[in-house]
Amino acid sequence: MRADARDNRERVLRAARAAFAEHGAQASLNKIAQSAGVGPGTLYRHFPTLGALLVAIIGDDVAALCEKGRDLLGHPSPVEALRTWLRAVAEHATTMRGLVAARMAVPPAPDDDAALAACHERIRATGSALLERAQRDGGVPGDVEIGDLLTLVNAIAWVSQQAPCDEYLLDRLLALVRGMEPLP
Amino acid sequence: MRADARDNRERVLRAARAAFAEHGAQASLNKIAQSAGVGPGTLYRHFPTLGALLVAIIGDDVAALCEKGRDLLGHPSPVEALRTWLRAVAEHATTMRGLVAARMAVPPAPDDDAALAACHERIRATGSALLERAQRDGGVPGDVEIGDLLTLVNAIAWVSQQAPCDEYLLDRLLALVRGMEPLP
DNA sequence: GCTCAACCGGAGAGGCTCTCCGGTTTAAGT
DNA sequence: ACTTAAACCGGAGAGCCTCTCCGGTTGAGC
Repeated sequence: MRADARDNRERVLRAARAAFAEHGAQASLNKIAQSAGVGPGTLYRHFPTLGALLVAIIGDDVAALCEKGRDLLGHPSPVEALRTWLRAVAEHATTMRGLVAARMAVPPAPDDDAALAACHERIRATGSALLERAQRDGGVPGDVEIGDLLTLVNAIAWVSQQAPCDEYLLDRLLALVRGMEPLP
Repeated sequence: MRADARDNRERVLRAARAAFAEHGAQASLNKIAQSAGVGPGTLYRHFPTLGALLVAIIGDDVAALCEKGRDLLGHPSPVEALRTWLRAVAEHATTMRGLVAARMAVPPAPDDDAALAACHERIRATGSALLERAQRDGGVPGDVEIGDLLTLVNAIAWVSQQAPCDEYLLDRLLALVRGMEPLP
């Protein structure tokens, strides 16, 4: 990739991060391009879809969540480890005004963005390890599926951003999930 | 209201119902007006916002849900009654490609649509009666709040519509909620 | 039948997404 | 260092969209 191209790409990413954080999915790609100092054509060449742009932004976050998950595999309480990690996933999914949660909630269709599918798979693999460990420990019912659990956590994260004034909503809703009951 | 005005209003509602069912929130109000055979101005005069249009469409459904809730207050098992009703709420919220769930998920802001707030309040009152009965019966923990429960149910309904090919997702996610465990 | 308030709908402003293509710049090869 | 071809840039513009305004029309009451 040419140096000027990489430069533009990064300027777009910076502008997009700011715009998504402020306006969520309603952010105008036009204005992102403008505030990045490039033309619309340049933006669309680098990121053909809004999804591609988002995945490029959160790629590092996904890696961080996976690493945190790996660390938690060494936690003395498997159930506590799973809970902590799901809380972190939910917390991250609330960024960008719930745009991340909306995009990550369900497995992508086969013809969808490949990078998005990769993010999904990495999160799923990490969660699967944590869940199975918690299930072997007996603290979580065996019929719980990691895909469903992640979907539910993302749904909760999404809806929490719909009522931005209620800052404890996320935790209250998570507490309504089986296996995430508040500790006595 | 003049006869022609009422006529137009109902034609718009019919067209909107069809368009929302097909395209959800991405439905074009322009095309709704066109397929109803009226101009954009007419549509916007009757329904200034997308929310107003949606509330007008689902008004009857909300009444039906409340009536079903009242009937279920006579059910022999309070817990079963609550479960059945929440399942019905979720089922209804998945209509219009999740648009209903998205609009009903969290309490409306004070400056929001008055009709929407009324819908919210009616649903909440019905659910509250069912929940308190189930809590008195001892089948549901006392710390559960009806507002949170409805928000969670709507979030589940919304996310279920994000993966339209997985028809059992709604039930699997509901089963992950405390108090909605599958019966043995 | 007359009147006038209520209503209609199209024109149009302004914004958005996304594409296309002529001009420019960079990196590689000599 | 110079040439060259491929890669890249960005603006113009087509075709959507939302929402408003206003001149012409229609229906309800007298």
